[in-house]
Amino acid sequence: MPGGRPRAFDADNALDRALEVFWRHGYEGTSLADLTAAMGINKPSLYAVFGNKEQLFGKVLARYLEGPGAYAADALAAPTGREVIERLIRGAVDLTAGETTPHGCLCVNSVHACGPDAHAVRQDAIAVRKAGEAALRRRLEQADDLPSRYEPAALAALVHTISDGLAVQAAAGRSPDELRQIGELALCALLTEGPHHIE
Amino acid sequence: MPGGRPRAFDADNALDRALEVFWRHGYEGTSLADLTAAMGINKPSLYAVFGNKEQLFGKVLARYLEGPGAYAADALAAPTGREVIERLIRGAVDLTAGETTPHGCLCVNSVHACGPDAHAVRQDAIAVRKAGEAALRRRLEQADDLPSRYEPAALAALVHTISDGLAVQAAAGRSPDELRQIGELALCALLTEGPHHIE
DNA sequence: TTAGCTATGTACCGTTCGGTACAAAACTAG
DNA sequence: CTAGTTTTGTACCGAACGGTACATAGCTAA
Repeated sequence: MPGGRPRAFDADNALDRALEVFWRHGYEGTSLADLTAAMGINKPSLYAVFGNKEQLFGKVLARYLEGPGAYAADALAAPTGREVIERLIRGAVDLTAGETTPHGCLCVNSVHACGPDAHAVRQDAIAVRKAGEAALRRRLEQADDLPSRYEPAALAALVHTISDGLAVQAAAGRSPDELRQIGELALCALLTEGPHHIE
Repeated sequence: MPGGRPRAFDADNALDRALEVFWRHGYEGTSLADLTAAMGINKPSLYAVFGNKEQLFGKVLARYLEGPGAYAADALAAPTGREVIERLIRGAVDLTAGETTPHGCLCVNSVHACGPDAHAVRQDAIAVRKAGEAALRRRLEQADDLPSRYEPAALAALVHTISDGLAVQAAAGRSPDELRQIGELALCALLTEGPHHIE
């Protein structure tokens, strides 16, 4: 029934290419010319399939969360609170310092896209971040193995903050090895029990 | 001897206006029109006094470091290692969540300016960051009051990372109060001694 | 083959970008 | 007043931006 000329590219594959470019160069640093070149299509095709640049970024962000960023949601399924946090921090290191992927985190990058056209994109990224932290807080509320000095909400915010810091460090060019050391040290600081009373 | 028409604006004041705009909207998110409007001058005056956009940003970055960012260098003069770190973290919170200043950190923002024209600016920001962390490391090497699990270089990197995370949180709209709580909790995690052996 | 549909490639739109040429304006030195 | 110097305002430059009109190519259904 539909007929018509068949599409000459794979939409999912093109979306992955767009993800790569947005991740590496940021929302505002990526032009439509960059996108079409990387995706191997022309502008009319891009608009027909993905909408405008802003809408395309929305789809890229969703794909980022269910692809490279899926470690975060997966980590919440770990059996103990400590393991949840360990997997989050180590996952952040692996994601942001990956050898084959751009350094840094697409979501953290997007928070810093402050141009006049990027307002909606920024709000999207912030919403995603809020939702992620809320999920972590709910998970930590059900853990009983964490150092007693922590309130779940505050600990979730701190873990989120450290994860953000790792993304910045990666974006600033810190080597994967160094980043891994920082992550491990952060875990050590986070998960060490406070001083026991002697005797 | 020189003569000539007198300048109709104060260069230092104009630089502060430029700092405000760059801080709030980022390097790439700020246009020359934004700058001239905020500084109250026209483009030829801007170019005559500050050079092009990239050179202007360099001067803005220097002013940022010796103005709002001076807390970081000052903190190194604190008497103990713990106080150095406390002042750094609390200073980062105050800087990035200031009521009268833009949220976030100009230097962290600039690391995420990934457009084609922003390469030099990004390298400037990274150089500043490296120098700051090196100074912190040297200071921590001379402290003897820090938890024994820390190597100075690793601790300096972790403090830097947490400071970056706070800047991201501020840029993402976290309230000053929440940010303060996160900072205090980070200090608690960083500076708490490891478990003592019981008896 | 033909009609109808969708995707493709090209060529273009108006706007905004960073940057500059140029003349009028405002000062100092003589 | 005049000559020389520097800043100011305006008007403009070529390039790149996001986005689109339009004709053609390539398919399906009859």
